[in-house]
Amino acid sequence: MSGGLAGLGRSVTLEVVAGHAGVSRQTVSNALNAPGKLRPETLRRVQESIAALGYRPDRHARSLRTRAAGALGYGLAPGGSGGLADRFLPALCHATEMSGRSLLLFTARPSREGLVAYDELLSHGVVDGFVLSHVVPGDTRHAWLAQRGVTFTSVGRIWSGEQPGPWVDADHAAGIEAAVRHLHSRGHRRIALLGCPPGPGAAEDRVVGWRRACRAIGLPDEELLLTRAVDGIAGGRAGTAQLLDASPRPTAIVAVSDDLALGAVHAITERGLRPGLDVAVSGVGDSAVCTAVRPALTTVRLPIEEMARRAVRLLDEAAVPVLESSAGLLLAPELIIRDSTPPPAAP
Amino acid sequence: MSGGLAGLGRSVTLEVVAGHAGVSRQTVSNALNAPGKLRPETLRRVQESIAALGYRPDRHARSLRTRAAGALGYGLAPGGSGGLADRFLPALCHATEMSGRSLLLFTARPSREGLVAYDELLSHGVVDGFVLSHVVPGDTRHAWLAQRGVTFTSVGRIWSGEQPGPWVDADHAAGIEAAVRHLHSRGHRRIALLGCPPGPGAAEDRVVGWRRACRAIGLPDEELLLTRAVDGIAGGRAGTAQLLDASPRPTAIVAVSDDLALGAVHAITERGLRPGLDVAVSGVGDSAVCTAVRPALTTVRLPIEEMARRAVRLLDEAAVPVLESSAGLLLAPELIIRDSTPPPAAP
DNA sequence: CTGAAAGCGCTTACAG
DNA sequence: CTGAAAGCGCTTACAG
Repeated sequence: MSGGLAGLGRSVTLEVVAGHAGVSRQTVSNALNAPGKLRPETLRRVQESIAALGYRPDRHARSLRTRAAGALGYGLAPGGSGGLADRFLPALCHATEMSGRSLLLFTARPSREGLVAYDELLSHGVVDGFVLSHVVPGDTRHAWLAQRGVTFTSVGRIWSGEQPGPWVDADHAAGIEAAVRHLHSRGHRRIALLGCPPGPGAAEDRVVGWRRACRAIGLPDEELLLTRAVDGIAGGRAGTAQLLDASPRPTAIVAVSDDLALGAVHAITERGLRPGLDVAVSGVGDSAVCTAVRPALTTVRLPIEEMARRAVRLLDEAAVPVLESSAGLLLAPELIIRDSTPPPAAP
Repeated sequence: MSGGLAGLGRSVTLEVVAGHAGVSRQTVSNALNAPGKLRPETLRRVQESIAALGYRPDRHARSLRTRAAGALGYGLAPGGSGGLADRFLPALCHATEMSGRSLLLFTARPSREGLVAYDELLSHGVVDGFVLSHVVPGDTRHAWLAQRGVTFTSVGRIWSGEQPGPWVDADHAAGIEAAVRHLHSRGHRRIALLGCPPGPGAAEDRVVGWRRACRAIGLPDEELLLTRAVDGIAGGRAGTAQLLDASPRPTAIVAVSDDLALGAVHAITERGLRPGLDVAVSGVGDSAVCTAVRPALTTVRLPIEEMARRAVRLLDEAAVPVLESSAGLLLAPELIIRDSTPPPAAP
């Protein structure tokens, strides 16, 4: 434990403020927690004293009394979160503060072993709710928390059975749909999908979006070209190699992640073709690599900041412990059009 | 405020444990905080009760009594932290937990206005120390905190005058030196530097490292080629264009950031030259783009995780408020060699 | 609308 | 080594 504030006469307490304003402690407390109970003139006098003395209620005393921590917990996977943290955390932190609480960061895997960390925080009274992200299919955290009546919101879906508790997610299918429609409007007709191995999750929802868009646009079934690859640059490269073997070759490849899209760019280049010009490419995520690579990658940008904000708002609304209610919120991603998706080259 | 734990009979208090073990509350408290004061047999009995009942001391009650929050604060810039967060935060979080505290995230700019957030946290008693990062030259936070006797560590230096408080930093000069030596060992002799506009800071330290390495290696002064550009892909592209106009052309470009290096790759390509083969390139940061681009970028990887660990350790050691002591720790970066720095092409 | 009082759960001198 | 007591700073019924 550290030394804390060693400085000059530290604690300005309720008592001190009361003395300064010439009222009782109770009145000062009311000025803070129930201003309506005070006569306007008294209220003003107390507020002046508070300001003059720079009084801040001690959070621990308050929490001890009210039995509310006033803090939200967010579990970070030990290894890092794969680039998401950089947009998500500042937004989550800000949203939490706007709702009048603190954000406590802690280390916990999303897997079952991670639950002990959630349990600890709860039983020490350090937090009174959680924001969950990096949800894995079949995540056990939601049921565990809901069963204990703990407030929480999920950023991302479980993708299996009933999902306990409120959640926010990006409309992944709609994002891919936007990419397909964009390519179609640019004149592309053979729009292949570079997906991930089948299984419940956001990646599969993107495959659904592609199917839906192709059908809506009226692309004949024979044109539907789909390859699945393990997410990553290497996977994208291998998957694209297969797609490029098809004849006629697709003129556009819609990848379900930026890394897959990047792999596609490399595979296209290795064939002696020009990414963008000969084969258009789009990704998902709007990661830093999109603008680093040439041609700059068209991508589906997920509404990460908005998801963070909504997650906290849902938490506020779910003041009543949510046992069965399952309010979901689907947020539209945004298509960021860059150089990798021009009109197709004349044959 | 949220509902908190609504579940079954929540609070297992000291009192309950004492009753279960057949001792007084004081004894249970001692079992936790001063086990040496108990007879071994009593200690064991109490510990069994604690385990059986799943007792966890209420943090707020404890903090109220001990006047120590048991938490560290880390201020996040509202806009995001430019890719650093993804490696730094998990490491910082883990290190904080290992030292027995919690990590509180909050929103605050590194500038002077940000100080109110630090002040708030302190006066509410929410944290008893801070870890500072994203230090800007002439950062006011250090002096402000030191003056108040607040415990803190800085990740990164102020680069101006005396720096109050302990700090950790990467040895930026040494990192660039390693890059230059590596290129030299591969046969390069015209090793240009792509730096940032002059001014105190890590970027300038990298320029120093380049100079030092060139001198140590014995490169003649006429070979020293230096251009300065605003950090970013566009800046790197413009700066490299200048470097490539020199004759004879440099065979290698050492950039002081990955983004500058990336810009260099683009500029080289636009000249019809092959990055890596015709002109070698290295960066700093080991960001995601390094492996996304072809050729994969050789880069100086900063010891972010180690810096986080050390920062917390320094904080532990600085139990006594540091007013004038200024213990600095310089950590060696690691050169990651990839495809962008092969031997020079035969002329 | 205000004042005196109890109590949240813990730690820490202080006697035994 | 243990037990009874005070008190950290706050909130919240409860009388006036």
